[in-house]
Amino acid sequence: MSVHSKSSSAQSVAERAAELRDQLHHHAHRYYVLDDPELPDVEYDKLFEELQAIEAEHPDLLTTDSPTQRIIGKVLDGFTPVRHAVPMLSIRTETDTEASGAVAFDARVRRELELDESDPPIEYAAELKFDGLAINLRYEHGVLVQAATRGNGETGEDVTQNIRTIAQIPLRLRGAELAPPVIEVRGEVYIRRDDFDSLNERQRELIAKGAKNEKTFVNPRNAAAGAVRQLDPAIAAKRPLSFFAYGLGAVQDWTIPPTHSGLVDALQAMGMPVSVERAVVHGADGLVEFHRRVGAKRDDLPFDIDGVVYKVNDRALQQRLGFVSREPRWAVAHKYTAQEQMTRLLGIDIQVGRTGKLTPVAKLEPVFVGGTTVSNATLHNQDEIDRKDVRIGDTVIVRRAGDVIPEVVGVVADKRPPDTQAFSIVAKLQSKCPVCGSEITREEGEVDWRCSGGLFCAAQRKQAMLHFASRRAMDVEGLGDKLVDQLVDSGLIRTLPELYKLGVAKLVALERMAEKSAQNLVDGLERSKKTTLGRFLFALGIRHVGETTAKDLAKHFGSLDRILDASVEQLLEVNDVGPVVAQSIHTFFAQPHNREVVEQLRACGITWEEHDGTADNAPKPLAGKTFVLTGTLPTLSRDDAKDLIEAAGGKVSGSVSKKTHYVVAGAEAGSKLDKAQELGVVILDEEGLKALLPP
DNA sequence: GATCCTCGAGTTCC
DNA sequence: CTCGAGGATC
Repeated sequence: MSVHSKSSSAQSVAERAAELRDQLHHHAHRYYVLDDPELPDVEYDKLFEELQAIEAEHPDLLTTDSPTQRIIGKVLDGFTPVRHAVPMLSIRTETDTEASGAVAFDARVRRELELDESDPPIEYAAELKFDGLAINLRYEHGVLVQAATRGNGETGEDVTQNIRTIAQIPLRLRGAELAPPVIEVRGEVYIRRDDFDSLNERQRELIAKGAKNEKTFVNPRNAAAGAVRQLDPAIAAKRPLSFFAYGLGAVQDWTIPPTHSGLVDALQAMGMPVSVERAVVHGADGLVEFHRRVGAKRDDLPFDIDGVVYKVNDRALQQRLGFVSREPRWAVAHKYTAQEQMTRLLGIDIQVGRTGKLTPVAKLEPVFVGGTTVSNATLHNQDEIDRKDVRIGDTVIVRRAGDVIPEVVGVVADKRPPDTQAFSIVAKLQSKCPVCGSEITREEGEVDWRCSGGLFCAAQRKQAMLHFASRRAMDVEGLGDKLVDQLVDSGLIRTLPELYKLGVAKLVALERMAEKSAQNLVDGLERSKKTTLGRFLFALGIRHVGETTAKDLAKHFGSLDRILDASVEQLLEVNDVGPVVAQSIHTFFAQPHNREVVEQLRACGITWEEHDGTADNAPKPLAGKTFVLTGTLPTLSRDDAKDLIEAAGGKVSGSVSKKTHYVVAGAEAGSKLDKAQELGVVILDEEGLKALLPP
């Protein structure tokens, strides 16, 4: 089926409605029955809402088979249909990025209950809206006898065998001897993000080994849905499913607690897993606060959520509010901004990095996703492009969750325009660097193509210069990427030493460069001349020599001249320097033009203190200790903390392992803190760190 | 030879 | 932050 563009003005409303119905039926089938959606959920929701809107405005266009009138879900062959004793209704969902949507809901509820301002705020149970699959669990005398999917709300599928494989779901309720004859527990089957990642990892391994019928999953929900509706329970059992209970179906001879929160507590007491992220709040303010709080920690939750759900807590009030058509008036779901969106791939640019690496970058039609507008996303390398079969003109799905860098997740296959071609970096570039025209090369066994132009290539010169001036290298204030572009493009600068020969007079000739900023740069360059050997070595940008290795080299050799003339064997004596790194350093300094650059820089007045190997006598209380920093400290910046620790003889590393002695944690510390707790590493705050440092 | 650990390098948006 | 790869360690 083809999916046409939104609506042409010539198209009648009736035609559009019919078209939407067809599309929604088609996508619902792909989604619910085949577990192989072509559209991201947001897109489906958009179509659904558009149809709803048309039908609300033109009731005569409402047909009985409209997807809005029936929650789609077809019983697959192999599963027995189950008629729900109490229908599984859906909650009205509002796509409302503002927390203030809660205010409108609260106002609606108060109006229905005919309350005025003098009445106290309404009590709500606030919960998460899980991104999984709704399930009804039927317990008779405390024993799980049947599990069914929601299906169309009236009739679902019997998936008892698969659900029984989920360890979190009790086969027998706690206190089963006191359990009522019938109690149906409703909740959501989902997959945790970490479980999802390892599942996909396993799938990839199977595919790599040649398994034909295996595939990786687009997102945790599809994987969960697929597992629950897997015909072979043995396969379902291998999928890492989890469960949260949040509601009730049919009951017999059981006194239902008077509040929703009380009900969830009761379910927990019976041994059902329930979410800890739930709260009883009061009035619109309480809802807004909950929405905000959950929104802030959304990315840190171990599972995906769509949004939050608000329910009037008091069951008596729920009954007074009743239902509109098939949705309860006493509950509403509010979705957060989507973390996945569809957009078009307008083109693929090739960037040249400092080492000459050619990186394909997707140019996207700007799209709002995960809180920001995204127009670029890296495609990493040719392998990645091939694996995803990304082509120019394709409609692609872009994901951005929290602070994570945007990525192209995949292509919407049936939206591919005709006559597209597989994208090839080599073909596009005709084997030439897009910046300098040099031949491009790829080493045996490597995935990256590189420009062979070296510093002849303007892109590499620019990147080399930026690296040289960067904060952890020479720390030249006032030299950013815009200025580097100008300096290189204008031909004013060809080599690094020429930077230090710039005068205010030459600089003011450039656009947007007046005397003041020119003087700033000259001052910045002047200040940068006093540096350390480690920084200077790092600034040169030798392959495989990063900040740490540069420092180790400086410490080991003590003077630049000893490094310049060091043999590969001598270099190998340095900590963490093996054959690859040693060769890289040796080759770098063997090249006459590199030696010349070094000499010229020294001639410009760049200085550092050299030592002959004798230790300085500053106190080193932290010698031999390894630290890891995480989160934001109250007063120290990351760099300051690092410098202080190193000055005291300690080491700062990026990841926590059992060799880590201390983890210094600040606000919003992430996974490293968890890891530290797991490994029992000592955790310090800023105060604790300062206490270890010499005065 | 395998496994763990660390370092280097690349990346987006505001 | 994350990936890949170089280096160290057993």
